[in-house]
Amino acid sequence: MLVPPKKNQYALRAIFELAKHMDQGPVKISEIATAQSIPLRFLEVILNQLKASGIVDSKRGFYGGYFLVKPPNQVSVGDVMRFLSRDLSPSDCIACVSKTSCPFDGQCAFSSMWIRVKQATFNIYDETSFQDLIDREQDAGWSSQQ
Amino acid sequence: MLVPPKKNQYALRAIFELAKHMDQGPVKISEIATAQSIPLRFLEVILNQLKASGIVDSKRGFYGGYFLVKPPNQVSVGDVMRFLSRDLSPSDCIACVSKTSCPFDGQCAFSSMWIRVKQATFNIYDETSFQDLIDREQDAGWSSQQ
DNA sequence: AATATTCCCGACTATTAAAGTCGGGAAGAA
DNA sequence: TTCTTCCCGACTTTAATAGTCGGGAATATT
Repeated sequence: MLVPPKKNQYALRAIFELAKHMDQGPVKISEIATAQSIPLRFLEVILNQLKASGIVDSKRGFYGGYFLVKPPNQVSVGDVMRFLSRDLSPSDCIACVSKTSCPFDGQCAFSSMWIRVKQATFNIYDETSFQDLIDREQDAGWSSQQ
Repeated sequence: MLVPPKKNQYALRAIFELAKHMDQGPVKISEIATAQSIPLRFLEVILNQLKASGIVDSKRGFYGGYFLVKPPNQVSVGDVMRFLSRDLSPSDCIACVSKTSCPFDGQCAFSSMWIRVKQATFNIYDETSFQDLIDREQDAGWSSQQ
């Protein structure tokens, strides 16, 4: 309950992996898939979609792969999550906001609470950059210091 | 994405309805279903489950129905949400907390962020009592002032 | 030019959880 | 004893997520 879809988690982990390889040239999908234990063909779909966000870009051919467009401190988890929910109906993003999700069409006692929950969530997403994530991994000693 | 399941929303709305009828004797499932636009047979299942939480209780027969055990200011949204996720695996409640949901078994850069999101969410749930919800409905003029 | 490598694209299938239904049984009141 | 209401288990349906597949298009190497 309330856990982000696996697709979103895969997207975040893939971008995190790209962030760790910033300025080292394109990273192949297969490398990312291995490093982050993501099903290869599924990751293809995900990364390909993410290009439309302007967060990542790609290059084909021998030395091809994916790479981050902006430095990791200028990309936040919020950017990714917002993009992945771009063409969802409002009622899939927040409860009690439309007739389909609420019999009172948002004029209900709960709506302000749902809005606050969403805001609190995105506050955290927005203040978490991929550089922050790299730093946390370092600080915790989890990075396999390649 | 990230919207609580309809079942949970139904549960909250049903309890909200009970809260509004506090000290007026048991409320029939059919009344609740009508007032809150919840499928009747589904609501039967939900309310019946909720009895195990100690939040509601019921009485059968002619003047039977459901009622709140404690006054609305002593029951929070958090109580309900927590109960409804009681027998979910940890990985269904939060991302990156076990091997099944995270290849690094929680030792990953994202885990602290997911934990913070969950905490922020439940902070809001916990500080929202059903009396608060009644008051909000009143203040907004949405209650059908019976 | 030929080949190898990599991303690209659309369509497809599989799996799972959520949502909702149903028939009949038990308690309680009139 | 009848009516009303909750109770219980099993069942079906629906929809979203997750994941796969075959082949095509760039790009670089030889």
